[in-house]
Amino acid sequence: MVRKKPSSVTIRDVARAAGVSVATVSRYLNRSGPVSPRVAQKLARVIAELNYMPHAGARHLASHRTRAVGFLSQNILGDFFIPLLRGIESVIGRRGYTLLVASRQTLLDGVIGGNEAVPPLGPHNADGLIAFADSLSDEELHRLYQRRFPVVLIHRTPPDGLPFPVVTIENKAATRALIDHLIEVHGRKQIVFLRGPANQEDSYWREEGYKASLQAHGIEYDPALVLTGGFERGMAYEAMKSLCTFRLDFDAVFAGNDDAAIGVMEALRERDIRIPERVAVVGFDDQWVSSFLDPPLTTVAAPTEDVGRIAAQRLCDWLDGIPVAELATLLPTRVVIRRSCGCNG
Amino acid sequence: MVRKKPSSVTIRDVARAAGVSVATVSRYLNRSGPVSPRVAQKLARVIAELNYMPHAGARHLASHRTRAVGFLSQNILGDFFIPLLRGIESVIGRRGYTLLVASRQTLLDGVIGGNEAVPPLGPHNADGLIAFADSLSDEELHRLYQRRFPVVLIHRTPPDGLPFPVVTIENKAATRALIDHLIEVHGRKQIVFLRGPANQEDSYWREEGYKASLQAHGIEYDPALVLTGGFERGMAYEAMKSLCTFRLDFDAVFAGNDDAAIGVMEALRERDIRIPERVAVVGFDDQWVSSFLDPPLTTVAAPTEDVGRIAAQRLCDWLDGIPVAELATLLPTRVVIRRSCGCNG
DNA sequence: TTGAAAGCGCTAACAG
DNA sequence: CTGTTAGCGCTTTCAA
Repeated sequence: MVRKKPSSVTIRDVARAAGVSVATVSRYLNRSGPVSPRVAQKLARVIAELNYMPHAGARHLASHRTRAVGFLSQNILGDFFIPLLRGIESVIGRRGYTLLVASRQTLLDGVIGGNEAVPPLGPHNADGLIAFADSLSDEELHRLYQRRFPVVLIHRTPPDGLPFPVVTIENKAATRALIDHLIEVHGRKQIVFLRGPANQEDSYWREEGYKASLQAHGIEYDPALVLTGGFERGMAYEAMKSLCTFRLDFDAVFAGNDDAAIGVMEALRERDIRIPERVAVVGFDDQWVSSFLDPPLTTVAAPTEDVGRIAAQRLCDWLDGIPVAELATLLPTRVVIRRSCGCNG
Repeated sequence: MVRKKPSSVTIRDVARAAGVSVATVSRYLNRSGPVSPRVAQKLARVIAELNYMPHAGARHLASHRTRAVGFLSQNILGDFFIPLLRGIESVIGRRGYTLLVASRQTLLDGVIGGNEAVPPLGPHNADGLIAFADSLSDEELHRLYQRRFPVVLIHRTPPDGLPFPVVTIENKAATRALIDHLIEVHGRKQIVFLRGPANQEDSYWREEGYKASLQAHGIEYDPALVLTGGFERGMAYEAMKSLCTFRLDFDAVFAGNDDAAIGVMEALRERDIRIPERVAVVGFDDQWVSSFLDPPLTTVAAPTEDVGRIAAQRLCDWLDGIPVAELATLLPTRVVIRRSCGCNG
């Protein structure tokens, strides 16, 4: 049985060169058992000389852990993900894990071996998963739960009966306060709302907040003012642009998030509609560029980096056998008033 | 020898349930050999029923490939990385690979098992690497080269003699044109330059472009006008702020990149220095928010998403045994005139 | 404190 | 087209 012998240094080479058994080398590498100082010293030298690197796959196979965690999202568009990834990556790295990133959009396009049985991220190539918003269906979550696979959900709550840890942000109350501001302080009444992706909870709760505010002020809900902006600049731009072609009797836009707000501003500017004099524009997230927009954007500050950090902590705790502090974490948000709503003159 | 038998479905279970050998199952899974339609059909059903998922580690061990590629950077700060990652991820996913992301900043902070021999990314847990800018030292590149480990470099050229594929962008000529514009069109002469991280080539070439322009116009190079902005908003803000405390005789700032330009604008605004009337500000990258800044930023458009896409293509080609189209790819950039330089009134 | 040895789940010769 | 089987490199009992 001839087989191309991969010419790399294995644990056996190290053991031989150091005059010990592979078990000892393994113990040394993993600090999983006693090793005499003399042997340890020798091993350190030999490993350096040989430039030895353990084979990750072999470790995974033998130990049943990968020391990797996955991050899953429908897509990775927009600035939103930068603080999120930074938050995740910072704790994941510190705790000795590697981060795997996958977006489902790509996966659907792609071939992936044409085999449904080989998922990009999941048991067997990661020890756990952080899943953003609607990246995992209820059914997929059920399957993962059956396998007892560690998953932490962010910006989404699990189906009933699945006690996955969750990190979400307060959407409804903040949106309510934001729209209240538009109505009460600036007297706006025809407020366009650009909702996000259909299956996203953020989208749902922001719409609830929007409706609640209208209702509280006795403003009738006009379905024609509610469009789909997709939480994304391009789609928001198109939505606003087409709205403007047949109707201009609105005096404010809640863009759904800041990314979309930028698209909205672009569309309005093209038609020379002045912000905020003629139309007020507000967003959600408070991305770090939002204060630099022209005019600076009134929005809701969401602690996105914290979401990432906390989710990663929950997951690492779980994986490391530390009791997870809270099953559900709801992070507070707050309205940030700048100029796009009409404040500050 | 009692061992906690991981209760998961293996290829053997599938083989048994389908009444075939594991080899057949493997061939089916990998399309690595003929399988009769009948068997294939049965296998498909059995795999679904059993909810079977192959063990990635075992595959890696047996096949010597991981189907994963790593992305390495010093940090993941700023919007710059969004298009880059999107570009990379899109082709990587389509070609059946998984993306691993690691930043060295985290790694240095972290413990990583306290063992230098266990790298986060490299041979044995990825088939190849895309390394951004200064994330890999010359020496590390030499070691990887010795191991014949596939690496594609972006925004950095390899040390002499290491024929790694490279994707970079044109920095010097574009910077030169940008500064020329400031001088020739707007008559600016005291131009502050905020350089990036010390070991980054982008930083070096942009400085060269800056110098070349000054020299061509007979303006003396004033080292006191050259600060370190770190290609990053916060550092740029601090640098400008402190400069302003003891000297205000400059009439323009080349921020190094757009991220830094935002920090610069912030610092100038705090001192009520009008942009562009009193001080022109220009950047580099043309991040997608740059056109929304106040005033819209004059900058250099860099095809960041293309860089990611092309680098990923090169790497996947290499890994898949397809000859790499070009060893070195230099992508063009171009000046984008907006208002922060003083144009358009 | 150490070593021997049994797998972990899969791939890939090779023979049929 | 299919089955048999020898590892891949490592971890982890267990006995010494």
